[in-house]
Amino acid sequence: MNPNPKSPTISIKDIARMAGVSKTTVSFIINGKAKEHQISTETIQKVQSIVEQMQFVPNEFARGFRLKQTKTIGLVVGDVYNHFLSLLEKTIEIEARNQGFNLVIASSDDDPELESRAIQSFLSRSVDALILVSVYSDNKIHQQLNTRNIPIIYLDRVVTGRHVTCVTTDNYAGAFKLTEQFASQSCRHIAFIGGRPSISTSSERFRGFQAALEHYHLPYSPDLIVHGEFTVEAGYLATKQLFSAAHIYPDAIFTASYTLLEGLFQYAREFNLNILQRIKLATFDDHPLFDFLPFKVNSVQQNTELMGKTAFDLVLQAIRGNRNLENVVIPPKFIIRQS
Amino acid sequence: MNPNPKSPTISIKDIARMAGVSKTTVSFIINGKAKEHQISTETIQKVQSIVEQMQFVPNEFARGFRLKQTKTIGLVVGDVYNHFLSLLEKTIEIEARNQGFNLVIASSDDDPELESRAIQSFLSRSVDALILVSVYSDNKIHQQLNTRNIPIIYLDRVVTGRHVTCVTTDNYAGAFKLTEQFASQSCRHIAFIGGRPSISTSSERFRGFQAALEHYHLPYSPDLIVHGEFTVEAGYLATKQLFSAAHIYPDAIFTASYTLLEGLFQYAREFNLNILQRIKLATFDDHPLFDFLPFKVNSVQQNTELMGKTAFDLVLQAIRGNRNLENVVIPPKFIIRQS
DNA sequence: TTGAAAGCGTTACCAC
DNA sequence: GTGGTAACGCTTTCAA
Repeated sequence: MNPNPKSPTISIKDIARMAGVSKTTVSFIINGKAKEHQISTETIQKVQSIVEQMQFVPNEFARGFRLKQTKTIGLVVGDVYNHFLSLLEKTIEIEARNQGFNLVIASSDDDPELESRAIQSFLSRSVDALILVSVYSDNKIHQQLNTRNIPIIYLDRVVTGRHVTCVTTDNYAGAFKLTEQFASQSCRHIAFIGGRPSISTSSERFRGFQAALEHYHLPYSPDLIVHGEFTVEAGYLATKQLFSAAHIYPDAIFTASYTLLEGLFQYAREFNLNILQRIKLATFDDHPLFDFLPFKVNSVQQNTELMGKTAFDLVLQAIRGNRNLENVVIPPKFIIRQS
Repeated sequence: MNPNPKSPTISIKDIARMAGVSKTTVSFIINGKAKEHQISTETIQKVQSIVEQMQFVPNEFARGFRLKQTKTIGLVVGDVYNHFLSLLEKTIEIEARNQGFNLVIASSDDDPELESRAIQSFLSRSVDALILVSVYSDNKIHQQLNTRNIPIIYLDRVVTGRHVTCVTTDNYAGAFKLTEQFASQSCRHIAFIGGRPSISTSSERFRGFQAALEHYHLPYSPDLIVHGEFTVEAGYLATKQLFSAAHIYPDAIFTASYTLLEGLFQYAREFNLNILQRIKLATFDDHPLFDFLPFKVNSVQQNTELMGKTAFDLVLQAIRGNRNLENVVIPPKFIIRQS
């Protein structure tokens, strides 16, 4: 780093002056419109050699300003503490980069206020589109903030409203299948630990869970249903509640996210680790380390690659003006570690 | 989303016209320079009510263009697959947001080419500063790319060069301590699985490891040292090599990152899970699930919060013109699960 | 085949 | 106290 912070940045104007041609000409050449404007080969050569020599890189920022597109998209996620969201974010970032976009991120911790602020910040910086793992269940706030009508794609969680586009995992099916698995293991008292009920990933998973109970004629005990947040702490507290307040002792527990399961583990370690030996476990979200735990956890692994790619693909289409995009539901993968 | 993508965005000019005052005046009021320029209360009121009513939000993008600062910083990390880097990224993002900055990210997968491209992309979009978890061991390439002399803070890994500023964990001490722990457990044949040797986090950890061996008069067997990449695959292969090629059977293994340890686990599962019962394990990077594994892993947890905050703090200082920043070395936390 | 000029939305300098 | 005007670096339209 030079101790002297100032440093002259060269521009098209400079190149033009050095080459003895106009800014327009240089601009044409740089943007590959030389042929189109039938610019002479020698001019092209001359300009290009100077560009080369000066290591000139056009100021994308100024260009974006002029073109009203920043080649940047904004992503708001809940919390990358969950491995699933890390991977999702990474996929999107790679996809974006491959298409010449930059990704700017914000984590909301599922706080509506933080989410709104992040969106506002992105919008005021003119991102070309937004991908939201939103904590809101409808798009009212987003419509209100989004005065410039920038494309929004909802990811992971369903958000209702007119003309919304969502990319989600088939949460209902995933939860059904996992619960079904419990049924086939002759479990009868299955507990459910969910996240915030207003979020579709929680409610849909609960719906799938309930449907499976019903289908297999298993008892439904409100005592064994706990809802909270999608956090480790909430998972801990929910487990505590399950084992202190419930009249029935569960023989299986379904957690609606990785974080909730980790919370359950924490409680188990602290108070009574061997509950985990007796109780069957299933969860949404997978983690590589599950393979090495002493208790077998069945899980639903969301297809982060496909989700990320699909979402970005829709973003691209939306940017190109196509606003009639269909929702996409992506099938998850089941990882059965005990059957 | 409105089916009609166009939507007029209002500007200071419009506000000025509506209020019957000049753009200058509006600008002053919006930027809180009303008092400074002694603008009359009624003008302020009038302008403010229109701003309110129109929900006018100044175009940060245009402002950034004019001011030559985007209030955006770029972060390049290796791979958020490692929980540690996820957390680091999150801390930085939050810190950035609190200070009114946006964070744009790219993952390089420790590919020099990808890293260079990401940096170039960020630079051409005029980020105000860069935070790099770089795969390069000196800053030559960065200096070359960084023609505008934008502040760069190196994170996690030491990069050499003139006037570089690095924020790192005390890798030497961490590795020494972990190895020391092995010594106190009467291990004698300690294996080391490292990442890319040119990266300081690998070499420093190796140095600490070696120093501890020496200090405790433990044998050093080249057979038990394997270097590769900081990836799960590399960890897998390294473990394989350890157990197929080595003449000595290790009684302890030190992995230089979470990913390497996961690779070791994979190998163990595939071929001979019970090696893990007999062999003591220690690793850099912690993961919450380590607490629930059947084999006890000692670990060094890097202080992501402090690292992220420190790095961002230095960024802020650098942006303000202070280019004489000291390197910061942050002590890690030891998590001893078996002693 | 090349160039001049206007304009994007904002800020800053200098008049009035 | 308020307003005109130029400028940031780029693209684009139109003219030559």
